[in-house]
Amino acid sequence: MGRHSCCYKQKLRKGLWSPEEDEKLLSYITKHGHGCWSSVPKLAGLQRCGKSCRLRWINYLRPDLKRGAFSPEEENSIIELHALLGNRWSQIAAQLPGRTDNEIKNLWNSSLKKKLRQKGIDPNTHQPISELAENNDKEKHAEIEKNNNQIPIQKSSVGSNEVNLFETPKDNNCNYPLEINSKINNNSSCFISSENMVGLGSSSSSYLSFQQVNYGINNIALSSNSNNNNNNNSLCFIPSTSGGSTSMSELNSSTMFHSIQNWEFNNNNNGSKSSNESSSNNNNINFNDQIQDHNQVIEDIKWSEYLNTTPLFLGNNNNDDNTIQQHHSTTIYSDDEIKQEMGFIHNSDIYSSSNNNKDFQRFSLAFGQTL
DNA sequence: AATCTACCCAACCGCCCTTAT
DNA sequence: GATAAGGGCGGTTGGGTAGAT
Repeated sequence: MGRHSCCYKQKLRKGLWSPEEDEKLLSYITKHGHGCWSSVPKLAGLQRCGKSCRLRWINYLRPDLKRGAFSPEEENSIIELHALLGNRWSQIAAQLPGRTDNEIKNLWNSSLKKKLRQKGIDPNTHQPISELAENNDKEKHAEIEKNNNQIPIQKSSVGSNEVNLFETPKDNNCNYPLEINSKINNNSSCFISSENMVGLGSSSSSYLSFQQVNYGINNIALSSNSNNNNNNNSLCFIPSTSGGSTSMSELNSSTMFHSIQNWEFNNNNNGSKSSNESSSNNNNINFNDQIQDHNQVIEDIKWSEYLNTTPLFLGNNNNDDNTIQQHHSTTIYSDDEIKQEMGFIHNSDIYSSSNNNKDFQRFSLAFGQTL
């Protein structure tokens, strides 16, 4: 659609607001409410577009704004929320009464990013910065940032659940979706919000499907490249600490994390898996059996076909789920014991403040030898 | 004192989503 | 269903300013 029609109108003021303009806008909205923003400037006697008035009200004139410097508690909240939500400033602002998304965004870009870097934490991934990453490769960081800011390219359904599909980043110089080795070496992470989880009947029993992690899945395929000559490349995920929410910044290289043990496809027709469905289902194909040579896999796998036809569910050995878990146990390894095995991830294994509060759950898929 | 630099932050831009027609 | 408009959001810009040289 492009620009608003009001923006084309001539003789509209731009730039900083004068006290007189503020007074006019404040007075008008206090008396009448804003109603339709496009009509506000005319009714309030302002030479501004409605959009500009709205922004001025929301970011500056609104009476419930807190103003002033952010407290350390607020800064910590923003850091934690950013680890959970990424650059979703409006959602972060919603958790901080009296603060605007613009204000938080500015704070993040001008101050918090720097503070995190000084602490050796990558502000994009909220992971410790490896030496290699620190030795810079701006392009890779830009790519990570871009990936973290990915937006869904389409909606799809898995079972009865609508999910977002993310486009796999493409490397123009390569047939593979992504040049992964750099990411491995960077120990970078891929974050996936719970909104992309596939609910399976209850909010506490959800599985991350292949479709939501196609970006990661492609990475894994490439990370299996034996050219790395490294058997430690794994897809890992960071488990919760005991109870409560876990700040990404609390996680460090000594963090225990689960290694992925088995690939497994669920080939049932509707793409969903009920919570009481036995995982000994013959439709399940052990992907390990298909992998003879990782290099060959890289050449042969047509991931897009799987994306279209085959949801992959990642599960765990959570005791609450006694059906699927029996056959897909995961094991906690220390970071020097990571094995090149793959498997399922269950949402109870991710850190979250509450199983019923999906907005605050987030997966962290990490690629590399250590975190 | 003058100039430069880095930083902050208010505001704008461009796009997306929703709603109305 | 197509189109237009409003509202919302995240990225970016550019003016102001504090601190350094």
